[in-house]
Amino acid sequence: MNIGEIARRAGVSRSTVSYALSGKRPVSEETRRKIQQVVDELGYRPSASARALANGRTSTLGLVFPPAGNHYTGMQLDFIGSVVEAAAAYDYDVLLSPSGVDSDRSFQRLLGERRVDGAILMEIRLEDDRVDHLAALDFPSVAIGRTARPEGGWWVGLDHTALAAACVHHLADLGHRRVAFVNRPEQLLRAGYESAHRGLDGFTKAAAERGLTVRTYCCGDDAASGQACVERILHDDPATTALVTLNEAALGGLYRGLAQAGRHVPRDFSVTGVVASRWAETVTPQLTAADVPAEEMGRRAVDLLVERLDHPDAPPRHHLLAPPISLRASTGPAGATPTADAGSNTAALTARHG
Amino acid sequence: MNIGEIARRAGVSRSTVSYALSGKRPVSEETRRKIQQVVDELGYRPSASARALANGRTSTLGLVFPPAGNHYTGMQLDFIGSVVEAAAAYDYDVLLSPSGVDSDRSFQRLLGERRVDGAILMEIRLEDDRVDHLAALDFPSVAIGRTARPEGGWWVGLDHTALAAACVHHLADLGHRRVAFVNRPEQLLRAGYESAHRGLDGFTKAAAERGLTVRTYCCGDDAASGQACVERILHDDPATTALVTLNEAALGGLYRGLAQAGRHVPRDFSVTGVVASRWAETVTPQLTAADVPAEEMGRRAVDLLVERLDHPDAPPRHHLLAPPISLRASTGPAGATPTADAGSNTAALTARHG
DNA sequence: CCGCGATGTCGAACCGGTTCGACCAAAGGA
DNA sequence: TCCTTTGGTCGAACCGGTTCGACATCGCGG
Repeated sequence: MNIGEIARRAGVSRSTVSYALSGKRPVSEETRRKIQQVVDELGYRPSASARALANGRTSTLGLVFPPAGNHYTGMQLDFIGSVVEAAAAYDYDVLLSPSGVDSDRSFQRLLGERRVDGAILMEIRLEDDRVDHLAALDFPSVAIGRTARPEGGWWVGLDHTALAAACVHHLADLGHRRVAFVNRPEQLLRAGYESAHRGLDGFTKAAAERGLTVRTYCCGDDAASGQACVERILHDDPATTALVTLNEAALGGLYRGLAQAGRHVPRDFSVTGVVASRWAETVTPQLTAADVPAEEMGRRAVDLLVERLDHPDAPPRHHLLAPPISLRASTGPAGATPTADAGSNTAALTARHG
Repeated sequence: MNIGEIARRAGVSRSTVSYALSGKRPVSEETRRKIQQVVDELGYRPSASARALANGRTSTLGLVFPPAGNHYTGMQLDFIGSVVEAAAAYDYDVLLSPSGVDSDRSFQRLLGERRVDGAILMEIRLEDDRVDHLAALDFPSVAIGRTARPEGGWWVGLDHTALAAACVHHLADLGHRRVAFVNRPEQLLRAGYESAHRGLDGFTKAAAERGLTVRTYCCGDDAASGQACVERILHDDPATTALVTLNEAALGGLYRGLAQAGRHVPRDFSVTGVVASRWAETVTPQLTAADVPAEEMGRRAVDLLVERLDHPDAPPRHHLLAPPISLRASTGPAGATPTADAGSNTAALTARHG
């Protein structure tokens, strides 16, 4: 079932078969039909390895994401799915590689052994040796996120600074004065994850601008941590009336913590943040949030990477996305006190939606 | 940077380099050191394509899952992650392939072009042409789930029948008499998805056994559908006091629908089902459910596949998992009427946890 | 002292494609 | 009529590894 066998049965040479199938040189109609018939009969498909070896391209993209020691978030799932589908549309396969850093065995396999034509990097850190390494090698890649110095690179990112700031302004506009920030886990912040840093940054600056009293917290990527985090928040400052979170996986726990503390959302306490819409819609009341457009990011990353592969000398391109806040039902005007009657607040909220 | 270059610089033949690196024939200590030095100096790594072509193995596993038209579930995410990690431990890469059926272009690429050594199939249907096709070809693969005739195959599955039945018995033991079943979307049921069918089956039989009055529903994989589904349930039979769900993605919507209908969980209404623990813990009250052991399934699937690859003549093996129900906080005794005082129920629930 | 096996190395073939240069026949132009 | 295109096909080289058989060298036992 190799090309030689096809050639033999069709009574032509191997090169003719190759040309008939690729169309890179003219082949007579008669010969082409004969070859096609044999191919169909035997269900022949050229070996990917042999083809990759011969023309130096694997038709495979690498998708590099950190190992799951830290749980995956829902956003990553949507993202992976859209990358795979977008790649399939360009006739590329997707190889998954669980690599946090440059020196990972898995990363070395991708690059050193030339298993992929290009790579998409997830979970970018401000100082990211993977990005630096690939840039130094001029290896075609697209980062999902920006390092500290994104100039001249290929990436698609979310403007976490602006998004977190938008959340702050939304809350400040509603009259909240004491606001908490729930970040990703501390280890990720320390590792320099972009979203954690820029989000914190945007939050802090915007809060200062609006003269808010704030506290910031790191929180594990699970419901139990979210619940514990709310307890800490309300213990540290019981007068807190709102929070902003980047932590999708903790969201359910945050809600639970608030409920157990007797704070009703959004009457007594407002919650907002940066979360993919499908997760924002899962909680009750639905979360008013900047919707992370995971599918779009995946699609765009693939588009960019394919463009870079097709035009090796194309100038660097990027997309910085800043989706607007979707008003749902988890934020409302700051009440006088948590125990005050909040009927008017609810009315205002309803009006805003109408 | 190919093996010939290494050979030249080390002053030996290409085959000697190959043997020095693979250790498949003795090489003198001196020669080995010289070669290793050159390799380290140049950072040489053998090309995966060339190696794959030469020895007929790609060191890559295919992970076949249906395209995301229907949203991915959280369980799939955990699953993908664990497969990738387990495969990495065996020095295999993972290639993602979004294929619903046999004839998908993507599926043909994997198989026909021999991009992978073996495959793991997700989202099995009772009649699954992918499974049949691979079995006919004797292509090394492991299915996540059982077809209608799983005998003689390699698979790791969840005993959905038993799990759904366990949910029914749990509710019946608590005194519930009118119970609804919330299945995956109708299109998946019609397509013959195993979990949807076996789960429905187990539910129906167990309910009959216990003499329960039941209704079964299909529900889209998102929160809005879940909410709508609860509305239908309570409209069709307002006396319903519990539901069993297989639909992880709809869970948040189910809770919201119940809350909006004024049913308090677990006082007025019990919810249980088959859901991965991290999602069961996200909702409030936390869901009493049979925890889908997604990570374990992924790991075991890889173990099985690697075993099959290493021992082509090994007899078929499988794992049928049936995790116990984890008691959390979403089920309680059926009250006399939804409006009756339920203090004693809550007490009983608390006691049970203690 | 000779023959033998073990050790170390090499050249060549092979895996299954792609592609280049050459060749031949038929068609078109001067 | 002869020369040049053009269309169609072939053989051979190449991509970068692995592996087989052969061969030289050495130490050893008989």
